[in-house]
Amino acid sequence: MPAAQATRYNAKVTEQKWQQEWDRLESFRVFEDSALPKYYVLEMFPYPSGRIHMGHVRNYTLGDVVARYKKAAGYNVLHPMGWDAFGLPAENAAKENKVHPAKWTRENIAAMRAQLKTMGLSYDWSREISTCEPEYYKHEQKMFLDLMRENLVYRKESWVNWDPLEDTVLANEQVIDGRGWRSGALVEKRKLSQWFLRITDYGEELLAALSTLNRWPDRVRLMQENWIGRSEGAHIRFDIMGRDEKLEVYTTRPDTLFGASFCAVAANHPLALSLAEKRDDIRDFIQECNRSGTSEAAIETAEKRGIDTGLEVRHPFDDNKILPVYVANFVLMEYGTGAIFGCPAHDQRDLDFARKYGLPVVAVVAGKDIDPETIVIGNDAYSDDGVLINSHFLNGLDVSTAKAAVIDRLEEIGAGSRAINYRLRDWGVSRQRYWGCPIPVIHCLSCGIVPVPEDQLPVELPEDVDLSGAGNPLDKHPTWKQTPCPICARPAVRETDTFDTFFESSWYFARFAAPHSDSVGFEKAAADYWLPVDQYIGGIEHAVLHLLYSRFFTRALKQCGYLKISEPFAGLMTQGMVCHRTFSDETGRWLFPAEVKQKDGAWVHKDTGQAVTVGRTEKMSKSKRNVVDPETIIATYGADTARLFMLSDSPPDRDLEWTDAGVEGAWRYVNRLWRSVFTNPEQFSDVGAALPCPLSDEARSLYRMSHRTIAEVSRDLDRFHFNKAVARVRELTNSLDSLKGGGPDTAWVKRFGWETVVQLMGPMMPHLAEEMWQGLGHETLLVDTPWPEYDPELISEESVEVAVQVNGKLRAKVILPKDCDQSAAEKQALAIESIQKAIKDKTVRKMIYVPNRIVNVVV
RNA sequence: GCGGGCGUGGUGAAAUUGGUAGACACGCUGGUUUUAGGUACCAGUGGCGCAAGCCGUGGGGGUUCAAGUCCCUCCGCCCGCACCA
Repeated sequence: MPAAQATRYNAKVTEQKWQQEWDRLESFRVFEDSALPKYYVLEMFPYPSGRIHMGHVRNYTLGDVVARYKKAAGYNVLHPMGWDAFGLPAENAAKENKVHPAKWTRENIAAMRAQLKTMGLSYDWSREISTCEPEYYKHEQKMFLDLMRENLVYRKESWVNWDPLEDTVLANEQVIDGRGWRSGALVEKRKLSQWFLRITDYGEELLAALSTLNRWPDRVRLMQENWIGRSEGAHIRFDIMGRDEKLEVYTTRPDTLFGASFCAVAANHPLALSLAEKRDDIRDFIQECNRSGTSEAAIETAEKRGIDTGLEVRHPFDDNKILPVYVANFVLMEYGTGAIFGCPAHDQRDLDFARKYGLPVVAVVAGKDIDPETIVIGNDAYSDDGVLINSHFLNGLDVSTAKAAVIDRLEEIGAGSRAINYRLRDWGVSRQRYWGCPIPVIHCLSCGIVPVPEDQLPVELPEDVDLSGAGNPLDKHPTWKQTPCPICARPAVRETDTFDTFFESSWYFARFAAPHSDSVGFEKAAADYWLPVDQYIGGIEHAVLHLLYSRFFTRALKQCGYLKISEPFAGLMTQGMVCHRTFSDETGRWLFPAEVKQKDGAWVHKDTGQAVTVGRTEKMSKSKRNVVDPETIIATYGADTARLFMLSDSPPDRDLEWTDAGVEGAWRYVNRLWRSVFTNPEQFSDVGAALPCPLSDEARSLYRMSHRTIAEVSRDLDRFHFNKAVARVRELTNSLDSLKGGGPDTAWVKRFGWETVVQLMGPMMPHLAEEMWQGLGHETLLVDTPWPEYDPELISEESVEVAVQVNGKLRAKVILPKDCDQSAAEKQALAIESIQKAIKDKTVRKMIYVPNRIVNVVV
């Protein structure tokens, strides 16, 4: 190219050129190859909302750097992309715009795919999947039938979280602060017949295996641990006076049994429900509890309330001790047995309740150094460790010994047993929605619930539905649900609920690995080759929901014989959010960043010139309008600039503030790199020329630095320290730019240095790197070029700068040969004038020498 | 309330096992080139001080020859869970 033609990089033309070239040569198409080590890198697939946002750009940039780096490093890299395509927004769009969810979704996918392609991501697009296509969900229906066979599925009439705005059920994990995770509506309790997956069967294993996930963030593992919420305690069965019935409670504090002063059951406990038939006050109370449910108001006031049922139970160790039974609003039906014994002295909730209803408060645990005679329980329960008192055979024992003693005695008399309990509850997967995967079962009046025979799969969603109004559209469909019973052939109806969309995302990683099977099930060899995912990348918001479901589902699929692994994601990286300043005008209306500009240091509205209030930096969101459209950025600066900015300043797990200045900085660097190669190509020696000998000092130092940079960047990329990798490459760039001289040694080292820069930057700025690689005279593609190796001999410095301290204070620096011996180092240090000055007339008591680092003179 | 994390220049951030605090950038200041703006290039940039030097990693205390890093304590911010018996 004529050198004078351009001094500025044309990102648009160049990026398209290389995208087409990679496409044409199928550079990222992969196949199973047992001769190569495999590496599966996956970013959490997007919901096809219609446009990509900066969070996507960050997520996919991170994944692409890993994928390209691993490919260059010699791995057979699987890097796929697809669409989490079922979900409520499509139905809402259908209601608002009179467009079918399928059409809306497919058009969104096409638009987003086109946007992603401008980013130059190294996906194997031949493996693209979309979860709303029968081609995908037919497998899921087959899996459900297999899960039924393995007894991992059951149907239960149960109290569910009902989102009144979405008209559907929510899983426990989808209720945040008593509100629907998507709609924000206050969640109500309703009783419905629902399909459940037995995730609790795997509770213990899901918990135990967390310790094996050593490439997951501790934070995520801890969140899952808390979510599973294992506790150890006991079940205790109380005899109900005058009835041939027992009341079973769960407790983690069996040691406090002698302090019990009442029992309480949840509003929806069978005992409460049966009493409600005769007692209006209990019935009203139950209804009230169900209304308030888990709402914020109920929790905030947290007033403990209850109704005395009139029933009484006998203390298992003391026939003379009779406890009243209450229905109480603070007892949860979903946890433990839905019933408790209350020990007010050692549980705050029980104490609040006891004070309100005038129940006895008996201390049975005394803290160390406290005289049991003087214990007074005021308004604070004592829940710490201590010594048992007022407790017959337990007196004098510590809490943990007492727990064991109580359980042993309960087991002896048949009144209870050791028990482990989990906070985790089974996963309700039924949703009363149209745009989801149909649950493949049929309800027959004579045969009951009948699985759809496998040869009738998939059960496809009907296209002609009425989405207006409330309720489940499939249920309202005139004909779809009518079908003969597969067993008796009499008229029957299909299940009209669809799966929770987390069902689709719980196994999509396996589908990517084995996309070729078109019947049902997996092509097992391919799945076994690629799985598990070596590096999974996505937002922290999925720390519990998606990641826990996927871990369970993988185990369930293993049990069904689909997979041989238990953990789907060997490595996990959770990226931070992309943030931006917020702007608002005088009326408090939010403004887009594109609507404001800086004038004389102040922010004003672009058109009106009116002053603009700059608010705090927050996650980019439509509601605050603090969004920057990736498409605009890529059109203006190119994908490489956007990618570089995403990687430069912050580590991946931290939040990243998008700033115009930062993008400009990245853009300037892109141009600087381009010019370094294209403005005067004659500065380089020929491709493949031999290393001239000897190198001048300056050239040799730069040659060594290039090797050192390869070592450092490789290590940084291995650890996902992308910001540091960028910094190291920029350092090398700076040194290359300031390298003077024009001899053959300089030309050779310049070529070596720039090729190193290009190769190291390849994963981060792939288009520019490919362009420069070609510009340096290479005829093969950079994406097919192995990662550069460094010479270990060359990466260590020949001499090092060592700090010289006096009494720990830095007083001088001295250049010493690397690994200089102690006496020589000390001698040189003491010879320094400023050191002598600092020592003055004091005696040197000792000297500390850390080779290549420090000499400390202690006086 | 319970559990966890974080606090380093004007800003984003670096800093192996405790061993030269602030790499690399952004911004800013001064200068050079350009018809001009932008670009590019050169120099400077933790604070105080003319300087020698002193002070500096949220505050206070401790261990150590040496502390951003370890220990104690207080303050502030963030995240997760939340009537889980």
